[in-house]
Amino acid sequence: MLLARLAHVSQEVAATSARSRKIALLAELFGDAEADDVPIVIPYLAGRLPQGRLGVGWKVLSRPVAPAAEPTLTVREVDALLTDLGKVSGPGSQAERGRLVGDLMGAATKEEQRFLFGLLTGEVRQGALDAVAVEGLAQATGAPPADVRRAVMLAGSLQTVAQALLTEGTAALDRFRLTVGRPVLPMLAHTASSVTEAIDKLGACAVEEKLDGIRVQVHRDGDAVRVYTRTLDDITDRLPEVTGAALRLRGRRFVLDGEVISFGEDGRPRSFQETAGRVGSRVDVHTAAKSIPVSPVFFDALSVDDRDLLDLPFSERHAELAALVPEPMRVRRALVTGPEDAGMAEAFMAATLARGHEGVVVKALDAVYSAGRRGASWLKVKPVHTLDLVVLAAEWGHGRRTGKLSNLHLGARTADGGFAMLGKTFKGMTDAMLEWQTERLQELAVDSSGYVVTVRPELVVEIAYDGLQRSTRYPAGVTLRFARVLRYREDKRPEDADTVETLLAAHPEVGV
DNA sequence: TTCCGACAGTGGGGTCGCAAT
DNA sequence: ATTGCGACCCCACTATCGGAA
Repeated sequence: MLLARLAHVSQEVAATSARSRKIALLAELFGDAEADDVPIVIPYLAGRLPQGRLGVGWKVLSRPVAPAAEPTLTVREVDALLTDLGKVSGPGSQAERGRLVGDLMGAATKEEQRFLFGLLTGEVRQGALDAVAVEGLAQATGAPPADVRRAVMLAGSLQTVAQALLTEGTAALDRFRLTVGRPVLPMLAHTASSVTEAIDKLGACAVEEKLDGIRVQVHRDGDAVRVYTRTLDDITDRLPEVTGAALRLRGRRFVLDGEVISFGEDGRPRSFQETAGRVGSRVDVHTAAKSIPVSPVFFDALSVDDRDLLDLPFSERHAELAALVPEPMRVRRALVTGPEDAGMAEAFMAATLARGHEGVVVKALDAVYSAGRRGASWLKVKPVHTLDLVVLAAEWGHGRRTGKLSNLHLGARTADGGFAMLGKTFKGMTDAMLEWQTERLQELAVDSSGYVVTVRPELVVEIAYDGLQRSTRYPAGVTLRFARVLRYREDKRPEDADTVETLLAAHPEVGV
């Protein structure tokens, strides 16, 4: 298949807003793919590279290359070239990769170049990624969409399922079962604003500690243990403590879901930055493990002794977990039967926060494990802080925000009467707010020559955030975690905004 | 007819590791 | 040694489509 065909369909998919039409377009293309094209075409149209990331980013791809007049590239040629590209390493590799990318872009038409750019930067913005590709695949093969979706979640990969379906037909779906050693996409949670609200929605539920670490799925098959992240990357080699802990459990075959986190000598959890840094260390794992040891803490069991537990209610899965994993290696929890327990549950959350944890996750006891989905039966609750900050500048948006000032630079007052930037945010704005702030900020602009529009520091905005973290980038030495806009405060003047001093005082835990 | 679940899009900060300077 | 860049951890929120109620 020609890359041009694929690039054109991607363009068409992007141009329509109707999901049903996107699905039909993808289905038609999948149906036309030859057997050898399938493992390439499917991931490409779901916006992903079979090779994973290639060490080629926006910088390299932005170098202009004259496009070819006629389309000649086939998807298989492109795939082969990208495979070679991924193998280039060592000194001079950056230049070599740049050269290969240049060759590829030079052989591509303008439309193909656009598509390749999106693919290689991981920003195929066509309004159709995994979920829509799954529906398209189902339509192309006549398989029930729910069955295809489930197979993809259990295989952890759309491409594997697509290959089997398109070459062997619907019967191949039965092969995709939960298997020890093959990771499945983890279940995710929605947000609720309070524990009471979450309980009202879920009824009988468990309120569990939410630890601020790295999500892990631990597979043990006899003496072999593998540890996977939320995106199914294998990080076994970086976490010898987790392997050791899994081997000390009594069961010999299981799949567990949990969090890896580092506790300090005082027993309190270390900051996310410290845990993530440790888990990210690959070079000298044993030295890293000495200074920042991590512990696995589990909250769910997906498989025990080859029994697939995914479709059991959470209460039964947890009973299996409790039989296998001793209490100190499980998250703390409180059981709730109904709204009458709200007070107790709120107290549990308060105690969890007092122990230094992030918040809680409220889970319906009757819910199955919805692999790969953000099910409504898990609700996370975290405390939210707010500040009044001053807009120092704004950046022009991309995509559907093109032509709108989007990303705000946020400042707090300093002792000398100026402002210290604490970070940026683009979250929480409605289209109407984007419209309004684009107008208003341009009135306040003092420099609008680049992509950052600097403004007079006069506009006050109320910001929600999850906490403070250390920063080497910003002048106060701290930045806001997950900052988002709540509303503009035109009733406030910049001198009413919060100060760096009060912010630091409110977060003694960061120690700045 | 209205409501709501699922998805995609729009980017945020930090850390690590590698290559280039 | 330092800097730049890419990969991958953590993530919130809004708009939209289309099926459920």
